[in-house]
Amino acid sequence: MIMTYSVDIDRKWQAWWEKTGANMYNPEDAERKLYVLEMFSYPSASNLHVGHWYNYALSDSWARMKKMQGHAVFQPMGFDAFGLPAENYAIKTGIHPQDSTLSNIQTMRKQLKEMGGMFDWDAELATCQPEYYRWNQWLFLQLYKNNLAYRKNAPVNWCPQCNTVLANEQVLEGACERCQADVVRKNLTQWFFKITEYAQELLDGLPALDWPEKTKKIQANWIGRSEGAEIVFGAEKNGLPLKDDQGEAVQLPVFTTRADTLMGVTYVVVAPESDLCQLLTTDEHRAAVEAYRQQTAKISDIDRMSTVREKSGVFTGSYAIHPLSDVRVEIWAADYVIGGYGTGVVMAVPGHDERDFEFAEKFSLPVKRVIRSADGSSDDLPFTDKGILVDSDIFSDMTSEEATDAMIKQLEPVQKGSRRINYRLRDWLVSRQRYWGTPIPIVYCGTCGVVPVPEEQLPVKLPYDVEFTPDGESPLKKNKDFIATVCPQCGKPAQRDADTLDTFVCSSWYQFRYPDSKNDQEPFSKEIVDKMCPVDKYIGGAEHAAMHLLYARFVTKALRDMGFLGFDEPFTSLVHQGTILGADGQKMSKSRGNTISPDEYITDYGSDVFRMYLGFGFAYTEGGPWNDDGVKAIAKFIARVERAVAELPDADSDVALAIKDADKELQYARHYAIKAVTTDAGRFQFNTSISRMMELLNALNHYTARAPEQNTGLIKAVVKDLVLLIAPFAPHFAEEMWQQMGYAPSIFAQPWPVHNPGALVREEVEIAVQLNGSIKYRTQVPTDADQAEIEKMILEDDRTREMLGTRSVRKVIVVKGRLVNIVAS
RNA sequence: GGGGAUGUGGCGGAACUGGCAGACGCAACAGACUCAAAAUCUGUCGAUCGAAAGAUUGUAAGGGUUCGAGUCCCUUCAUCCCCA
Repeated sequence: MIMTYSVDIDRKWQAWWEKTGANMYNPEDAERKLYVLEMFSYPSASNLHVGHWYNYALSDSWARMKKMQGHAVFQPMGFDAFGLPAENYAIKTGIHPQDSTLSNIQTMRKQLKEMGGMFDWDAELATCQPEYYRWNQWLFLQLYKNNLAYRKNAPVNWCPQCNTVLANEQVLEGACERCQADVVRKNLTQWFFKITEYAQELLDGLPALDWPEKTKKIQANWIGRSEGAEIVFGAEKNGLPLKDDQGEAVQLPVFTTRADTLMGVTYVVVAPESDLCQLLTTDEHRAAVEAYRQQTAKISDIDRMSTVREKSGVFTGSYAIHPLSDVRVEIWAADYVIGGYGTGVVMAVPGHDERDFEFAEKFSLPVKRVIRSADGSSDDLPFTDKGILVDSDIFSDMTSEEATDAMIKQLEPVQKGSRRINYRLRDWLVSRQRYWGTPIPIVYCGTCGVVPVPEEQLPVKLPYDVEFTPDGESPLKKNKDFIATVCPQCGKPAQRDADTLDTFVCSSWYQFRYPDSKNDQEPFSKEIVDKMCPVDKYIGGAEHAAMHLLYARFVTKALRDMGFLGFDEPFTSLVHQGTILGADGQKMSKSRGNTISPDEYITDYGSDVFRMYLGFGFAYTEGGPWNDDGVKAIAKFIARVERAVAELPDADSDVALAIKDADKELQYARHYAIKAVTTDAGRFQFNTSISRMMELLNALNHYTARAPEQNTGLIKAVVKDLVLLIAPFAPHFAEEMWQQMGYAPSIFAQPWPVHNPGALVREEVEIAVQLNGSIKYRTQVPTDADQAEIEKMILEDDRTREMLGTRSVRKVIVVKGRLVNIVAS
C-alpha cells in the first residue's frame, strides 16, 4: 500500500491551524454561534487513551461538519483537575498533587493538539487553578446566602484501620480498598446543597430536553417523585409521651403511598442509624439496639433495600400511638428502613406489604387484613393491590381511593396527616474530607459561629505545604497556618473549614466559564453567557447521567433564580458516546492489562486514520470491545482517495456539465453520498457515514474503469465532493488533498456540499413481488407509476400468472418503490 | 432486590415511521498480475439441499398481532449499565 499521508501531514496542518488561528471562535459571529462541548476530563498521568479519542475526536468531526455548514463553532477544552487520584498518587509517591496535575495537563494539552481537534485553546480552564476555584467558592457563598447551602449530620465511610474517611469508590464490597478492613458509617457535620428545593422543576424540565430517553429516565428515577400522605403517629416511651431535649412532645411522621391501609398498621419501623432511634430506645433495650446499629453500619444501602435478604431488626422498647385508633403498636429498629430517606420512619402494614409481611412473620408480629380484592380475584396476604377496605372501622367498604380521601379529611384538622409529595432525591452532600479540592469558604468563630468568608477575600487559597500521610486527620486540618484565621466579623481568632468541595461542584458550572474564561471580576458576564449558552451539543459518557448532569441542571436553575443568567437548562442537546472495551470485552484497565494505546496506531498510520477507524468500526453510541481489524481498511481507503486525487484528469472545470446517460449512476452515487453523510453524521452515525463515502469511491472507480466516454468535469466534481465529505473525519488529510487539488486552504472554510434531489430520481425502480408475504421475483417499474398502475402491471406479468397457478387473488398490497404483496388462496 | 438497555453471518456492524435482512468493511476462498511473495485489482461469500436454475430456512428461545415482524405485544434465557 502506497500512502503518503502520515503524522508529518498531521504536523504540517496542526502548525498551519495554530498559526492562522483557524480554530478560534470569533465573538463577532455570535449570531451563528454553535457551542459544542465535550465533557472535560481528569488529567491523568498516562497519554490519551482510546476513550478520550473516541469522545473528543469524533465529536470534533461533528463540530467540523457544522462549521462547514456555516455555524460559528465554539469548542473549548479544559481539565477537571481536582480529585482523589492525584491525592492517592501523592500518598504513594510523595509527588505533590499540584505538581503532578500541572505536568499531566501539559502532556494532555499537547496530545489533544496532536489529535487535530478544533479546540479554542484561548478558552482553556483547569479547575485546580485559583482563578477558577475562587468562583466555586463564590458559588458556594451565593447558595449559602440564598439558603441553598446548609450544614447537617451525615454518615461518611470510615475505615477504622487507616483512621480516615473514604470516598464511595474507595469502598469495595464493604471493605477499605487499601487495607481491606471493614468500613463503617460514621456521622459528621457536613455541607449540603439544597437540590431538593428544585426537585419538581428538575423533573418537569426533562421532557423538553433533546437528551437520550434513557438518560432522562435515569434522572426521573433519581428524582423519584411519589404522591402519598404524611401521617403522624404519637410516641410513648416507658409509658409516658416521649419528649425531646426541649421538652416538646415527639411525633413520628411517616410517608406512605398507601394511606388506605392505615387501619392495618401493626407496628412502626425506624431506621437504626437515625437520631430518632436513639431517642426512642429504652434503657432496657439500649444494648441490643446499639449492637444492631453497629451491625447495620456495615451493610450497604443497596443490600438493605433488597427484598430477598433475610429481614433483621430489634424492638426499641417504645410504642407508637395510632392517629386514628389510638392503639399502641411496637416500634422496631430495622435496616430495611433507611435514614435520610423520607422521614426515616415507616408504618408497617404486614397484611398489604411484602417486606412488612416477611418481617412480621419472622418476629411474630400481628398481621391484619384491611383490604380485600375489589373483583373477587385471589387476595391472599400479603395482598398489595388496591381494593375494598374491611375491618377498618368507619372506613370499611370504601374503595382504597375513597378511604385515602376520608382518612386524610379526618386527620388534617388535627394536624395528624396531609397529602404529601415525596422525592427520592436527597440533598447534595458537598463536603469532602480531602486535600485536593476547593477549600470551603467558611470560618468558625467562637463568638459569631458560622461566618462566610467575604467575597472580596476570595479565593481562599489551598495551601501547598501539607502532609499527606493518612493518620485520621484530613491534610488541611493539620496545616495550622491554613486553619488558624481571624473572624471576618469580629476579628477574633477563628478556624477555617478543613473540608473541600466535591469536584462535581467544579463541573456543575464550567460550561458557563469557558465563554468568559479570563474574567477576574465575576465568574462570567451575564451578557456573554446569555449569548453563548446554553450549550448546543454536549457530548460525554453515560456514567454521568445522574449526578453530574443533574447537579449542573440544579446549579443553572439556582444561578438563574439569583439573577446571574437568563435561561433554564445548561445543555440543550446531549449525546453519550459508547464505551470502548478491551479486546476481552472487559472495561479497559491497567490492572487487567487490556488497555490499548492509540499512540502506536498514530505513529504508524497518522491520527486521521485512527480517528476515522474509531468512527467506522463502532456504533458511536454503543461502543464495544476493541478490535483493530478495520484499521488497515481505513488506511487502504485513505490511500485510494489519495490515488483518486493524484490520478485526477486534467479538466478545465470541476463542475459536472452535460450529464449523459452513462454518467447518471455516478451522479446518483455522488448525491446519494452527500445526502446520507449529511444526515447520518448529523445524528452521530459515523460508521454509516464513512460507509457511504466508501460506496462513492467504489462507484467512481467503477466509472473510471468502465465508462465508455469519461466526463472529466464530473470526475473532478466527484473527487472534490468526496474530499469535502471526508474533511471532518480526516481533517489533516483533507487539507492536504485540498491543497494538492490546487485549492487554497483551509478546506474548513468551504461550504459543505448540498445534494441535488433531481440527481436522486431514477426513471425505474426495482420492487419485490411477494405471494402471501414471501418474495417470488423482482422487477423494474417506472418510478412515477401510481399504485393502480403498478398493481395492473404486476398482475399482468407472466411471472405472476405462473406463481399464482390455480390460486385466486384476494387482495393486492402495493407499497410504492418497495414491493407488491399479492394475497391469494 | 429494584430500574434501564441490548441480543442480527466466522467478526465489527447496516436496515427510514411495520415493507426486498445482512449495506459498508474485516476475515476466508477463487482468479488476474508476479519467478515467488507482499501490495493491488476482479469475483464468491448466512445456513441446508442442488451441477445449476432454484427451493427451503434464517435476526437469542417460544408464542401472539398483521397482507407483511429484526422492528409492535406477551413469556423465557443470556449479557451489560445504573442504584448518591
